[in-house]
Amino acid sequence: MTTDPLSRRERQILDILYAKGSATVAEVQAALPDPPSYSSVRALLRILEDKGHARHEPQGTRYVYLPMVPRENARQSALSRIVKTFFEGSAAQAAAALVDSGSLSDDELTSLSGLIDRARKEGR
Amino acid sequence: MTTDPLSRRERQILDILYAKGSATVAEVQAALPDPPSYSSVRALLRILEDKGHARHEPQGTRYVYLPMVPRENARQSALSRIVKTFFEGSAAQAAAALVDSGSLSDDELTSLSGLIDRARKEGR
DNA sequence: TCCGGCGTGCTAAATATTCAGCAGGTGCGA
DNA sequence: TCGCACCTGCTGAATATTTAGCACGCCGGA
Repeated sequence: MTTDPLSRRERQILDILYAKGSATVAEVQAALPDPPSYSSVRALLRILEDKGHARHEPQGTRYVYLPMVPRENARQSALSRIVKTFFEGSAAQAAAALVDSGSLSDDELTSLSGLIDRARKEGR
Repeated sequence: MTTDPLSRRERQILDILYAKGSATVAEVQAALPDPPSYSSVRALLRILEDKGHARHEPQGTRYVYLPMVPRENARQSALSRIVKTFFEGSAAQAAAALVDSGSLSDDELTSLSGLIDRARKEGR
């Protein structure tokens, strides 16, 4: 199940794993707001593993933690949550808000435009 | 502060308020997954009020709850969180993912395209 | 009028979350 | 080789969250 009710810290930590791709305990701790002790972070990570949201691999002498569900999937479900909650289910409105935010460069705008043209052709 | 560490239920409820615009206790309860008792929902709503995230207005004989920070702001900060967490800070990538999701109609694609053209002119 | 349904305020208990500590083990430089 | 720094596994306790209950008031229909 990808639709879990994660706790506050669990979500924060999972977000860090997604943002960084992977992270050691120390990195997670550093990235957390109001960082708790090293032990605490490890405990939380263990819980995330139990729930099936993360896994760890040995990297040299220590562990590196990674998200279980691929970033691609997580992206889509995060987006669809936002779309449903804040944009009345309209992905178009959400896309418009991103474009309007003004943070896209000229090149980005151009390539997005191309993407749209392609989508229009395929959609037919 | 708009960047609060809301608890799981608090977030769920606030999301409902944003999705619906406003809601009575009963509506919130109905929209919650694993709905707890009426009393519990009211307690949570009271906490959200204490924290400054929601307010209530009398509507006839009962209360209607509304979010405190305007939906517009909440949208932007929700989007920017997603962009930072899942798209390496690139709003363009996020917009592309929305377009690629295939949920946009032909008309929507066209109007989005227009929006981009305008942004490109202004950005110059 | 009086009763039942439905709403509120407030509170305390059950449960979940979050946290830090202790007891090793391992590698590396002095 | 010894000691230090750093990592892990595990556990119980502090804290926050989540829950339900009780007491009361208001309104409409029988």
